Amino acid sequence: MKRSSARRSTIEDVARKAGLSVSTVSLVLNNKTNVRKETRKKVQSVIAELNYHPQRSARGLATQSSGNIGFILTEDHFSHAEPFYTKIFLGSELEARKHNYYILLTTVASTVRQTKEMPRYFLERNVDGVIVAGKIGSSWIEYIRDLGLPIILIDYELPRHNVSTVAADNNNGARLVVDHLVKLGHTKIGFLGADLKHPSIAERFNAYRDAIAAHRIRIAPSWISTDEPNTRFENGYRAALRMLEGSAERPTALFAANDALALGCMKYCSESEISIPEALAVVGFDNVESGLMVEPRLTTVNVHREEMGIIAVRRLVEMIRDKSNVVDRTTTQVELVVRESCGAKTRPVPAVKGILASTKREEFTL
Amino acid sequence: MKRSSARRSTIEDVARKAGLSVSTVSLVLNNKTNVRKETRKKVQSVIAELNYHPQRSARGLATQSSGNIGFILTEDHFSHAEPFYTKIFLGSELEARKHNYYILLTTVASTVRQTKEMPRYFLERNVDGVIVAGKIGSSWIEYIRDLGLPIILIDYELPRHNVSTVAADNNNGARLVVDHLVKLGHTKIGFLGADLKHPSIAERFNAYRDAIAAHRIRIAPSWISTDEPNTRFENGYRAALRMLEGSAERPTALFAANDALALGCMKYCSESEISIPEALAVVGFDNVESGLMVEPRLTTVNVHREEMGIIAVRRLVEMIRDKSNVVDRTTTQVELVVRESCGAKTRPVPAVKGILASTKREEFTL
DNA sequence: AGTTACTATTAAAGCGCTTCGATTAAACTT
DNA sequence: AAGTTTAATCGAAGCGCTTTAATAGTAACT
Repeated sequence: MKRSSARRSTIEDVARKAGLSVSTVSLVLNNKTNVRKETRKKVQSVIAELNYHPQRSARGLATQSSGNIGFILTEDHFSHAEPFYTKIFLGSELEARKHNYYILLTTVASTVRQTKEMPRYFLERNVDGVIVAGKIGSSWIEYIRDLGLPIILIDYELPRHNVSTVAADNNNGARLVVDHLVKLGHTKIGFLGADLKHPSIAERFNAYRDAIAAHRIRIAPSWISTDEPNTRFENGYRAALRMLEGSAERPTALFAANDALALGCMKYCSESEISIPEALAVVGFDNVESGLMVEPRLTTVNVHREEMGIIAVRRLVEMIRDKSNVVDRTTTQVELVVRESCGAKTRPVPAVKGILASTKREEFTL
Repeated sequence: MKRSSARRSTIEDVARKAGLSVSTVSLVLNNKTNVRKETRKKVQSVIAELNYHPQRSARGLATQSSGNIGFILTEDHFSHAEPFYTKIFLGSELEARKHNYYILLTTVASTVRQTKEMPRYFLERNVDGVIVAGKIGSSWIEYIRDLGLPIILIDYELPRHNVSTVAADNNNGARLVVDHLVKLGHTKIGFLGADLKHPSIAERFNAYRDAIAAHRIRIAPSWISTDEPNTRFENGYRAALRMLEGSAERPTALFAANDALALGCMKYCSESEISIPEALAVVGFDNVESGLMVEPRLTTVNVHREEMGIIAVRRLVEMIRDKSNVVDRTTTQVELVVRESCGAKTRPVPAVKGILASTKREEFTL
């Protein structure tokens, strides 16, 4: 078996072969000024010839930076809301590569508060910035801030800690859903949510209420479920059970705060022979893949997940490079994806192409 | 805003404070021998006191190692067969942390052959070993080998390139499925597969055929579908359509090579009013979450995904540490998860906690 | 021609760790 | 008591880069 025989070439090899000093090669490597054009050319050609690539650790030591971005996800987010967050990660990874960063993905127990349990890379100076996706304790933010590391939140926010965030346009999404249901003739539209402490859920809920109000229709309190602790499939099932069993006046349509809840609800309905969409229209939020696999397919709101990941990295890289402290909140567009679970007559709509569909971005400086 | 004020402590700070030399501290850090017990204690206490953590880049430069493990996934695997591979990754990440490694997760286009498009970390000496999950071109293996890096494959193998692998026990899984279907009285059992070039699919198919043969029952050629290019939802739908439409003699049970195919098939059936399990029993493989969301819930074979990831990291770390070149093939256990899609009468089993609960993880209780 | 002002290049120091060979102290030989 | 081993510690070199300050070279201004 062949083990790496040829020693990997170093900056010195390049310098020697180019007949220049190591410093000059370094200048070229880092695109610094004050290098003659021909010199630069020469160096570049030698680099290509030797297939030279600067060694990360050496660079890291010299510049006191790692070239890594930490991507933190709580364990349950990753394993349960999987499809949602993996897509975000995918976007981030792609974008990070473009900027010559690596991503260290770590999952953490959502309960962790002690610094002892924080990822090692903080202590080992092995990340230059951090992206946190999903809900996380505020002590994390403080900890990371105190380390002097730039940080960005995705799909979450902590109003008191003003920190940059990237999130979907929940307001618009919820409004689109309600408008659509109203247009289909529904007047009894319920909400299937969960703990309103999660800002995204709260946003969707509030926008739902506002939209309903705008249409001047009534909501019976029993049509609203917001006391499930999570937004998982099981919670949707349970919430639906509580809301729909018994003979009380039922809603004719249900807007679920996310697809997992919606799917749980649908599962309950199919077991209880509540036919969807005839007896109950169901709409979700997130556009998760499983929404296509159930019968009927789930009407939902598409969220540009990769895009969120991409934007987060871009913002973070800016913050790292410029050491800027501009705090901003970016919202990514959403759009209604009408399928069968809401009862509209449709045929499949072509998927929206292009990861970077337009975005709104409000800025404010501290 | 507070930016990191206190300079992070270095090995020299520790040495000074302990009244020892840097070398001695390093010896303690690396658990080397020839350090007096009290000295070691002293150093350790100072380390704790200063909350000192060696800086990765410095270590990396000195030892010519990165402390990173590359985890390669083809893009379509990650975005489509998501739930499957993310769980594997999760296991790997957890285990890597225990061994003080970081994981660099990269997705690559499955078509990439050129070394130009290989992840940067190879060239930057930024990984000490590589895990590849899922199908990948053999040129990759050669490339990585030539770099002198240890490598492990998960859920794939390349017989000609003898390289260590971790895979589920596909043979046993397929046998369990067939046995179960036979026990339920089925004699017309079809196979819903895809390109047999994928070794896992091939294994499942062969084991299925052997098991059928062992029961001395017949298979009509039309009950076998192996010409779909992929094992995705759409392929399952399409394959089911081709196999089941028309009036030819139909199988009464279908074993799908994975859950995605099975779910696609179920979707087709529900649209075509072929009732499951009465008119057709369906069984999948992998135990993906969506299998719980459909109606009826999918009977499948559980694969210990986290465990596969864990084992891969363990093996890889050994290879890195010992520079050993032992090639081996680890198979992880599987077990049948009986739900409603196969027509057996069952009731839910309580969930088991803990990733390595060697097997019986099962559905949530409602 | 002399001073100034750049521009291009380089030598050398330093980043924080590991490791090898040297040194010293302690323990054992004969 | 002198010599020989062994155990514990340390000094210094080196890993491959970046960066600063110094130097040489050239053009521009008095």
